[in-house]
Amino acid sequence: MNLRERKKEATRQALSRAAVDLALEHGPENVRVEDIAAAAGVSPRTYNNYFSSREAAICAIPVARNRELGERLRARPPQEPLAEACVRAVLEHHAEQGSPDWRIMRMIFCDRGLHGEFLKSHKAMSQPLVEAIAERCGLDPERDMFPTLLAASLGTAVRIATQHWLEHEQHTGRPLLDALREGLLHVAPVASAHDHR
Amino acid sequence: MNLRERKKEATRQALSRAAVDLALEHGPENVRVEDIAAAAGVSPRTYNNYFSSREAAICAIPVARNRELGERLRARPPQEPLAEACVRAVLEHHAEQGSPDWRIMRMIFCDRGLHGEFLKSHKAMSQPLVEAIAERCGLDPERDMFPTLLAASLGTAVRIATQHWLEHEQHTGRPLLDALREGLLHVAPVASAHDHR
DNA sequence: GCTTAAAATTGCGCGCTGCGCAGTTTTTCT
DNA sequence: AGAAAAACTGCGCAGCGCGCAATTTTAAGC
Repeated sequence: MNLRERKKEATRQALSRAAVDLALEHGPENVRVEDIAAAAGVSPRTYNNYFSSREAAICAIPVARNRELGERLRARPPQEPLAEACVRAVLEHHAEQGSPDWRIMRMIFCDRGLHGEFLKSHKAMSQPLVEAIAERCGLDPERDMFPTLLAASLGTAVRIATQHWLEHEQHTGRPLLDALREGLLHVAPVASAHDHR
Repeated sequence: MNLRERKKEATRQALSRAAVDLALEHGPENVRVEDIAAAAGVSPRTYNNYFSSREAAICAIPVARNRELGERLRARPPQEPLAEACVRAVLEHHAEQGSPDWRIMRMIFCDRGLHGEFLKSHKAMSQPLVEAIAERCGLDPERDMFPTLLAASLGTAVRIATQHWLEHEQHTGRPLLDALREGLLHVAPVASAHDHR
């Protein structure tokens, strides 16, 4: 990796980190591009060379995390049924996320603008998982919609479970992971269709 | 309904209609709120009393359409299995949409900003369907995430199938409804879980 | 019908955003 | 070292979202 590319990635990280920190501290609405750029040590103009909107910088971190899901599915034993492999991969992924990540997700889910930006990146976010599913099933995602649909369904389960937990279950003391498991088990049958084992 | 409320609804309709027409004609990026307001015979300031963003006005029409899905599910015979009722309700709904509606959906799916706004309204869009599902199953959506999750899964199936069709199948001559049916059948098993018949 | 309160529309103004452009600085390649 | 490529920056502009206060339209009471 070039020095140029490393630097580019570094400023990208610095920008999204700064954006997240400032948003967590002052609330997403009270953060201007100028502040983020200053905190990351670059000019406001440079900020817009990396992110086209204020929300995009904040969402960049969780989006990047979700792009690790493909690797996690590939790490599951090959003889494991597809549905089980998917559920475990997603659950493991979220179990290993620290509390700072959850604070970010909470903020994103509670702010309408951030939530929209997060959903907007769904495609880029799930692409690695789509490819991992396709490979495991021996399918071509361009010919068969199944891998894309399964990945999207898993994402939907996580999203709805998280939302439901935030709005109705959080105060009951039930762990978020329980809600996630419930949601994932509901959509698991989608995977069973192409599971010829 | 008051005269006041009727007038309010009329301008709302006029605004979203004008927004859609202008966007279809000149492309979503080449429409300013000033133009929309002028086309609807209202001041630009009034526009922002109804819609908080340019995209919201365009998406208002399909969002309103999707809010009819609840009614359509209720219209299904009660003895019909939940999964089948859901699939048929959604398929009927889309089968009856005219080509102008599909032009709108196509535009929304192709424009990143519009697509984001559309996803952002998912909650408001699926709420009636959530309630219809909950009623049919005798569940409370605030206690059980299943109705919300099923409604979201159906929405995901429609979204992915449409996207897949637009990007990979459109040119093959396969009807969109076929792709929709395929997607819906994939997620139908989600419904079977709570189908005690 | 006339008056009064409530609600909707409008014009004005402000801060912020996203981006094109052109000039400067930094990195890469030979 | 020197030239080419890429990234950063300052400037400026058009557009947006919205608060505020004034005006017009609608609903309600007598």
